[in-house]
Amino acid sequence: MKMSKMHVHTLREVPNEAEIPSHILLLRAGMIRKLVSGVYGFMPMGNRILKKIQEIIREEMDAKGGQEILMSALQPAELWQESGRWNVYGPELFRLKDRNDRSFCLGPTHEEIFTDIIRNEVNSYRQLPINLYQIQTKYRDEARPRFGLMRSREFIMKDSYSFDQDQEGLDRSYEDMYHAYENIFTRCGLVFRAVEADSGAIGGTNTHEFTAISEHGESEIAYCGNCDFAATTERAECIDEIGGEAEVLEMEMVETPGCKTILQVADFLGVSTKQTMKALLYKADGKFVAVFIRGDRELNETKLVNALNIPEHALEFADESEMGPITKCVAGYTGPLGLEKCMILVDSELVTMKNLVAGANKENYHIKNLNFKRDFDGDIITDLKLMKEGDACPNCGTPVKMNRGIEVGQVFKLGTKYSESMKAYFKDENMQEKPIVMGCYGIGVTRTMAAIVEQHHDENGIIWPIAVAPYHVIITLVNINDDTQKELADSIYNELNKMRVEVVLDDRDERPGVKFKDADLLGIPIRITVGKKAVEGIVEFNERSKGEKIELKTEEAISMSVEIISNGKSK
RNA sequence: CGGAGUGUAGCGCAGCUUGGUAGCGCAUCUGGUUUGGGACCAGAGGGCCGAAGGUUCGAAUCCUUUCACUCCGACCA
Repeated sequence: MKMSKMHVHTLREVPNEAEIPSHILLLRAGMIRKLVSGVYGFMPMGNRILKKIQEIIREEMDAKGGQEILMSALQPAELWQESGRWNVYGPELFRLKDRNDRSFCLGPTHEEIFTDIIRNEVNSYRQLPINLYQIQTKYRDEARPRFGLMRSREFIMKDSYSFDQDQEGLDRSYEDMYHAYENIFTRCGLVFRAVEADSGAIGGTNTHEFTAISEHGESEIAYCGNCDFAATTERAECIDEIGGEAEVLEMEMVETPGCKTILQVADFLGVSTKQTMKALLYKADGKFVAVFIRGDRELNETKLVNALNIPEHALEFADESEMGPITKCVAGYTGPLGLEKCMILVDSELVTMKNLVAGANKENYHIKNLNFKRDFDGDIITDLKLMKEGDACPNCGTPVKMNRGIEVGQVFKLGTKYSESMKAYFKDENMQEKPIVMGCYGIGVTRTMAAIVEQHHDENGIIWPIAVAPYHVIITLVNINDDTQKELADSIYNELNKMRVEVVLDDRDERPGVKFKDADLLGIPIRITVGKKAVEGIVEFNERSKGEKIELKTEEAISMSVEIISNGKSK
């Protein structure tokens, strides 16, 4: 491709709307264009990258026996009503009506559609297992679209669904997909971790998220440097610190004037914040709930929702003015003693702690030397903490580390959730009718593109890994009016094209500086500069990921390009 | 949905406090000079100043309403 003919419009300045590197650089490089908030289009260069990523995904999915299909984005409400999600999914689902007032939605995910296809076409165990996938546009009406491709309302996703006879089959399918995902993200050049995750709204029992490490990621993960433990913080099970052998003291009410926060109380009484417990007040499905955890801890709302077995949106902060009169709690001084008409949850860590300090449910008073069972109890006692840096790894006890990351893929074991609600059954070899056991597996294709840029850029622009680069080589023709240079550049261009190298020739009537800046911004991995030394058949060879420029004979530059590209592809 | 901010040419911005009919840089087009890290000279085109209403002789500027966009939070794969 000749640059003079290509539709690429780069920007010199940072667009006002963009904040993080992937968003800024993709816009500046003219690879994406925004239509409205959270909706982007892909320009020629950007589209090529998307296709590269998709090709990698296809190869790895096919290698595991996946079969590609393509389903509609427009979905009838009936299927969602059948699965029960029409009423559960909430405002994130784009809903619309046709001219006859029938309800539809734009698919945010495709469990219903795939289950529907399979139940109509699969009757026998002989037809299983099946693994179907598609690469298709998804719609989610995000509360807050953000960071360009990172969280958008329209995005491209690879979603696949496995259908097995039994749990064992599902385990195999899951394992296959897990390995496929490792291959895919590795080939895309991402540094990532597969972490245990919470199963969230889609439902299911077992799930891993593939998280590309990035400071601009929206999820937080905890991992162990010593063993293979890695989990999202919302999922990570915490090891309780043991309270020690201190002598159990008599309970005592003490005046703590104006001490509303844990820090103030601990300070005032001269104890560690670890010696205190705090109350968090919620309304769960309309009922009041008090949660007690150690004063220095943070509550993990995902664990709370799971412990209460309620949908996530049914949990809200309690209004203290409303709650106070009913449960007898006092804002800033809430403790476990004397609470009424209120469910009490206690974090398991408090069980072994000795002589705790808590609010007295009386203005300006706290209670010292509270001990679990002797003085207070809970309706539910379980792990409700948010893991923090330095906590013990649940597998081996080593202090854990934390990272932020971008969730680029997720694998789920769905089990029979959808096959039962939607009646997707098969007959086994004993003529027994059984629900198909399902798994689902997603990759955010457009988000992966953003994640790659987050991990591969410098102050001058993007640095595409060979495997996903829109082109592999850019020939920078320094002076288009110099016939020697022009002829040499043309011949290299033709030669590389003949060898099926994806090459772009920058033959624009621009000054060299402009061409260099654009080449850097666009992130083409290899640059061959044809300048004054063209008369001697010498060109300059430069890898985008490295700084140095070397002078090479034309043939050497070509063969080195080919070598670097084939190395890059096989990685 | 709460909090903050911004809407003026394709992009980045000034003008608004103190109303007088819109400007700068980049980009675009024409001509010329230039050609190894975002050139220079001369000229040109492009905006009912987010929208609606109001105040006024007169509104980008003041007032009201509304819409959009961005950030923080809530929520979410």
